[in-house]
Amino acid sequence: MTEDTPSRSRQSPTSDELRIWRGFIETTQALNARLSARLHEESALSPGDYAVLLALSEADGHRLRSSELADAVGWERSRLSHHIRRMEARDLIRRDDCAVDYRGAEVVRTDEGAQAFRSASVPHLRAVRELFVDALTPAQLEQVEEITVALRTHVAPDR
Amino acid sequence: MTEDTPSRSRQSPTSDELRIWRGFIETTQALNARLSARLHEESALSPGDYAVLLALSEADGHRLRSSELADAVGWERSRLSHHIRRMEARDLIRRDDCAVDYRGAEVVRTDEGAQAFRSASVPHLRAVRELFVDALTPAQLEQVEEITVALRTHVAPDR
DNA sequence: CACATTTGATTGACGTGTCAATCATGCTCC
DNA sequence: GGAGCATGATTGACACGTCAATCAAATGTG
Repeated sequence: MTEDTPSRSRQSPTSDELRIWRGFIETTQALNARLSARLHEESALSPGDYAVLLALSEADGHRLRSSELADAVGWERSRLSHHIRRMEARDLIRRDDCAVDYRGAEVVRTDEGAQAFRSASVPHLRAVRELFVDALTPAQLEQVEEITVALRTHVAPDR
Repeated sequence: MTEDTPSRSRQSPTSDELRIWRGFIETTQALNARLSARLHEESALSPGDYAVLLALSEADGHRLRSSELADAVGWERSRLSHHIRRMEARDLIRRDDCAVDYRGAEVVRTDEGAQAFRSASVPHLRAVRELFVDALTPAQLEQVEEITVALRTHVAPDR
């Protein structure tokens, strides 16, 4: 791929592009893994637990319909359903029947859930700062934003 | 950093930093999900299968000791062991006893595995180009490299 | 050589994720 | 109002991942 076809018609990445790509996924996966590990050490919450509790914390009355919660965390329904069941067993959330639509349930943060989220939040945010923000210069942080926007607009539309 | 403490002593990211962070993980996760989906549609291989077959393809004689393979794909031993068992059941790889050390096994790519990797490879690389490379300008690609290097050197050392 | 320790790898238990099937309530239209 | 479809959500089966425990071969030390 050093000097192949008119460059617009190539299908595979060049070896440079591929090296950058590999570095990119490996790094993001490692970063994710490190943050999950820290979260787990410091709070006994999984990333999933944290995401659910974060969404509930930002919601009105700390409660959401299942489908709204699924949208908020960006999960499929069934994934949320499984996770919610496990979290309910640990008293982090509770499911109330929804008065306006008896098909639906409302997911409510319990006091234990609120407490767990609060104690997880500070160390987690510190970890985000240490492992992500502090690794980059302010200019690089801006570049990250532009890059993620470019990727998202390019990835999301299709499907 | 709007006007808090001497800026070096802050612990949590600012809201700008947090917004960038959220965008970053959500985007990388979405990108991963899209690529996994494409891989699965086009080849019946999971990302794990692909990683293992890629490592074996790059190895001398298309065979590696379990521990070398684990290093190559960056997995824990037990994760590899589980995955290898599933892949062996589908005839994608085979485990040979290792002549020089009877504790260890050698993981060998089967013909079916080689074939599956080859047919997966082209569409996968095309997807990488479409979803990642083509979304970014050449300058942004270089920035990605600098950023991943910065993150990796900052993340890896500690553990 | 016998014993303990280290090392390569596997196993089991359990949390997590996906997909397809299912179930129950709500809705529409005759 | 009842048949049929749409919608909100759950379930079951199975793939994947982590952790701690285990196992067997290799190595070191008296």
